[in-house]
Amino acid sequence: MPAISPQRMRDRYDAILAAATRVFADKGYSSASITDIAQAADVSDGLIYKYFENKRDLLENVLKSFYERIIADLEPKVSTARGFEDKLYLLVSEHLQVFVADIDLCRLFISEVRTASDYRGSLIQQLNRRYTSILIKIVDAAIADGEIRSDIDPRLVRDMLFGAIEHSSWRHINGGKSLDVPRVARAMTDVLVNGLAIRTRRRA
Amino acid sequence: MPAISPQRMRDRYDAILAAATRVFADKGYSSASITDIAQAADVSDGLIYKYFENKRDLLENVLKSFYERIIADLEPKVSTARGFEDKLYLLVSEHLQVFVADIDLCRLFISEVRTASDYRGSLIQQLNRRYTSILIKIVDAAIADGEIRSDIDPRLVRDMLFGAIEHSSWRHINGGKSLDVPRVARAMTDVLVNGLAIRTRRRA
Amino acid sequence: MPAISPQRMRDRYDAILAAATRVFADKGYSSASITDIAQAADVSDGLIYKYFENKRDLLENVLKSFYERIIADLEPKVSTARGFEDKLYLLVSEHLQVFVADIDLCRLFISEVRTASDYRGSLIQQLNRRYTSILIKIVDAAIADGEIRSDIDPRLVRDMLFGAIEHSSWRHINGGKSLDVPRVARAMTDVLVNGLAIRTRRRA
Amino acid sequence: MPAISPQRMRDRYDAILAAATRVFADKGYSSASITDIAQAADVSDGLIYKYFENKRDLLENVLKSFYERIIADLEPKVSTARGFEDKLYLLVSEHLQVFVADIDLCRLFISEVRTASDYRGSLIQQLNRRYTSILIKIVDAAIADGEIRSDIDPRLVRDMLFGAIEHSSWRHINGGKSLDVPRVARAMTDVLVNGLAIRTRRRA
DNA sequence: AATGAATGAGTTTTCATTCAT
DNA sequence: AATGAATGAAAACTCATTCAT
Repeated sequence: MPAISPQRMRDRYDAILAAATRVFADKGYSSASITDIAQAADVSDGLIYKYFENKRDLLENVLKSFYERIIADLEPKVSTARGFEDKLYLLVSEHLQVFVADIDLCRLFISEVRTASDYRGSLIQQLNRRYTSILIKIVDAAIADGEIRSDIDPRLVRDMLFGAIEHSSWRHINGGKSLDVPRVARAMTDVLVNGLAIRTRRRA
Repeated sequence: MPAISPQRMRDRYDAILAAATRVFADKGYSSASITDIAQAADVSDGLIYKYFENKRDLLENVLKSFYERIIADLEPKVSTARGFEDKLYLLVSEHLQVFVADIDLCRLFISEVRTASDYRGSLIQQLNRRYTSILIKIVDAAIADGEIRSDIDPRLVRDMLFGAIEHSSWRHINGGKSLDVPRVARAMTDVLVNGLAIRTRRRA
Repeated sequence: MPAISPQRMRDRYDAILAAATRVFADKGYSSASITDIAQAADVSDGLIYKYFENKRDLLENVLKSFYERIIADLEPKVSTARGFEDKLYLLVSEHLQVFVADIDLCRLFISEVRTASDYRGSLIQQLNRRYTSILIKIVDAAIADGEIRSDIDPRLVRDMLFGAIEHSSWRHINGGKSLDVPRVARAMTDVLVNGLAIRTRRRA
Repeated sequence: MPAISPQRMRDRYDAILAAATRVFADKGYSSASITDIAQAADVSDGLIYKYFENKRDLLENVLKSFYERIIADLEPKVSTARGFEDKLYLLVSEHLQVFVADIDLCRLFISEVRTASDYRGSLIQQLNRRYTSILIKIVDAAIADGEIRSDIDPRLVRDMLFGAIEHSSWRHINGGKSLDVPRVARAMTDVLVNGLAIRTRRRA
């Protein structure tokens, strides 16, 4: 016989998480105070500690829900595409889109989590792995299908792609210009698939 | 008639900067306290403010000196290589080396500066530009020499490369395994130059 | 469902204000530390910032409550007196009394507030105006009633009176002798009303 | 055989004192730093401690020299005037002039010295006494000459006058309007000499 | 269950004063 | 004699977390 209904608890949790997402994205982890979040969630400071262990735990759950959301978005889309290049293009453009739409959450992830000493083995790392494994699978399949060279380490492709997306996003954010997602996604995919070199009758 | 020799002052400055470099790299910017740094430099808290305006200024000088060091290392080396691929390989392997050797400083830069709201137009951004412009020049020259496709935006190459390096480094750091610099550099260069696709008699 | 009753909050506020009044009066604004005040109020340092914005705000509230107290005391008393000289005498003796009783608070006001650059237009200046306007009204009424010369600027009277009271108080405080309030009030009133000059066949 | 000539020492002392006068008047005692003063005097921080015991001592000497200057100005002028009212007018207008010209030094005196706990018996108090005794003598002489009532305590006159001048000055400073010295001096003198009351058939 | 008052450790920064050079 | 580097003790203020109500 809980004094509060499970639904009400769920709502509270969600409200706090949503508020924390907004506040962290807005101010960054260390500048955001529990009071800020409590006010944004229209809840008392103390209640936050009933739902989350501490400030750090709250951050991790914010990022967890973010990951779950983007994974849920990405997986079905990628499975609709056919062929390596199409899948790749789709993944790149979707990921760029996420960066563009949620730059502050991405910034949060980069500055506060990936760099943290306790990242390794954490829930967040697992989610990150799950997210990036979508690409790994695409590459593995392409190798199996003979679409791409077999001497490639899929993890290298992953690093190049996500790194490229991340850097391109920063550049646009810091440069203040909006990013033309389809064009950049096309160019990135193209360089990755075909390389930079001009090759006439190569391996003829 | 200075009460202290200019050399002594220089030493103090250097000692504080070195201590700050260590402490910041170790704990991150916000977790490092001035007292930590002062103790590491074997100096009083107050003295730090004689040499640096404030904590932020200290951080910026730490990164500035880091950049100056890696730029001074990289520029002459790159100029010795001949041809696009060689230059690229050299840059990649050098940059990977820096990441491997100074991962904590790189982490510091990524988490505390590139994500900061006042990054744009800052001294650090300028140094970052100067550093990355080394690659831009290599790409521009390769296009001019007809070595690579002319429909490429050099900035995209830059983003892909530095992003790739950064992510590869993270992976190895977080995975706890040491990174085989020459091998990874070779693979990255290769993918970038030749692409992933198997192309027989392409554009024959 | 407040975690603390409004009465308790009021008590805390009052306790802090009372402690601050004591400590500021005792040591002066800049020599008093927040820790001193917190200890005097038997409260943690941090709590003070829940009730007051900062140290300056605390000072202003100390002086505000002081003013409110003396205004509340003075206004009804003055309204009971009849005629210019009686009202004047009453105001002088009451004001002297305040100075004698609360010399340290008066000192605080003089040294820390009236001399501050942000005094003009401040709440404290408004309270000071309200306080001194009691005298202005007395003088205006006396002019209207033909009791005193009409070529007098009431503000001059105010300055002379409050200045005189202030200086007399200092003298006694610094001289270490207690001040005979009725005697001094009588003498001051007399000089102000009748002047210093010997006037023969006055009102003959 | 001093390593520095007495004249040079005197110059240094004067330079530091002049610099301190400017800086204290400008920023107030606690906001002024020794470094500020040293720089204004074009001297090292350490040297100040060769000429003055500490910051407080420096302040006291600043005020001492100020007093000596205004006493030296006032005494001869007052001795030229004849008759109580003329002497009084002259003293009032001179003192008002000092306040107007050196308001920041007056403010410094009021906020930092007169209110200090160690004021009593200090050198500054002695100088203040000497300064105000000029007025006491005028009043004593006027009583002796039968010009004014003999039932007057000269110290009360002094308090009224200096208090009045001080308050009038504040009002103008804080009100932002310049003070018409001769007019205000005339009005003050007049009220003090003749009182506020309307006296019919006076000296008929 | 929910509150928000209360804590107190921890932070950066300032500056009068000293003293080795 | 003169310097100014060095000290280190404050001081104001913040905030995650707890717990009495």
